[in-house]
Amino acid sequence: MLQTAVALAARDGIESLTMRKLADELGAGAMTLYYYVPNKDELLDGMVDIVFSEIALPTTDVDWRTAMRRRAISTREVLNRHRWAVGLMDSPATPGLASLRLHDAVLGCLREGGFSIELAIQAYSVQDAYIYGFALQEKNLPFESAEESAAVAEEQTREFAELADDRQMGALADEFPYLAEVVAGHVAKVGYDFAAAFEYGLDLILEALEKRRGTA
Amino acid sequence: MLQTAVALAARDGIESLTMRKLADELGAGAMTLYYYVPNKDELLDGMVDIVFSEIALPTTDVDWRTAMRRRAISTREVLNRHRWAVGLMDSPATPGLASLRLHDAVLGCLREGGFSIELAIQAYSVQDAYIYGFALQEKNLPFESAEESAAVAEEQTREFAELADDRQMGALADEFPYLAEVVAGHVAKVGYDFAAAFEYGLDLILEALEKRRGTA
DNA sequence: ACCGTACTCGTACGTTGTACGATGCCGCAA
DNA sequence: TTGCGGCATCGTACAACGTACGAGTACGGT
Repeated sequence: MLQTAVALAARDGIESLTMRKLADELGAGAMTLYYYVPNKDELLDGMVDIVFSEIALPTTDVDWRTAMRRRAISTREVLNRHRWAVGLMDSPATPGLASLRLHDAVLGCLREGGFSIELAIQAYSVQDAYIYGFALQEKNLPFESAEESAAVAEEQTREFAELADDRQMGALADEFPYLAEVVAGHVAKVGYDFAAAFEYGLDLILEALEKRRGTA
Repeated sequence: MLQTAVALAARDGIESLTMRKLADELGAGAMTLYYYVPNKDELLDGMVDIVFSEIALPTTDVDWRTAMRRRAISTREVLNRHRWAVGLMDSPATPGLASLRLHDAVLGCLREGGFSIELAIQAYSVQDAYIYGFALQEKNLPFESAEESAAVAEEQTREFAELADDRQMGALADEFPYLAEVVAGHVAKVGYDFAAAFEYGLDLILEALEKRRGTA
């Protein structure tokens, strides 16, 4: 049932995931669901834990940095596959089993990697904030794959220009010169590789953490 | 009207912000709202832009690092004041005026600070991912002020132990030793200062960015 | 006196989550 | 065989939601 719900969310979007639709998909009456789940929120919780279970656990057979790097990249992949889950992964109330397992593994990886408890918490916090924040940015992107990126970028640029016209603010560049510089001069030309951008920031953070390992 | 909507969201939570309730609060009929706003989503967009307008714009009279530091801290404050807005700030469709202004100011601050276009984009992305990700973590916290933190932490610990009992997994420490170490050994004892944790990670990122400024 | 425009709202419809109670099903004791 | 208690299913109903539709009021200009 949870699996079906996740599949439905992936297919039609989370906002159109309805108790009735899910029941239909399962060939059951709508109320049948409530025998297995007390309410829709708990259903969401269950779905979230499935997402957690898809994230690759960090292993201890490599150094902490590559382990953390892998799980970060895995997390981004999974969150990109289930964009609806971004923003629901952090309800501290009644965390699922997969969630607990992952948290424990990450913490273990950091502790065994030589971080003190305090530093491990900080390191975890920084990484997760970055990962989830990045996923949040990607969440509402108007495209799914990297290939569509360029096409959409062009359209964005055109809409941006129209916006400027709408407001009769004359040249867009006058009001928001730096924004114009980026939109017209760079993004539209080069496109944007989110995976690369993610790893750039990730490595930046991991390197900075490595330097703090041992202190405090 | 937007102001009232924001106030209502702050008071009763965003999920209970209803067209009818908002209209009542304004002493108007429900349908009156639709004269000023085409639908609820656009109302949300308007509310989000109000939130953007509360973020302090970075200035160019100080070095880029302190300017970015200030706007990051301001953003966290604002996002903490309007937790409902986290997760809605990044709809790239029809950004509001305040949003454009902020983006332009940040970009300008980085460009004038000596970042190339490519690096400025990366730097912006890393910072915002971290800021919004951190805000996301704070969003569903069961308490508002730092004072409640300690009390809730105790309760969390107790619930955690109960959870372990529920699942008959014997000692929690057996299954999730590192998690137990953190929950029992550190958080419950020291509590957790989110503002300090935020600034720790923020400075870590800013320092790493400074070192990359100039390259590429 | 007339009209266009700005604004307000009562009613109504479709969709949602879910409370309630009636079913059918099945293994087991009398 | 009969009955009974749990497990599992679902039809109906209701309140709350977003909002389409169209009628209402007020008013400034002609």
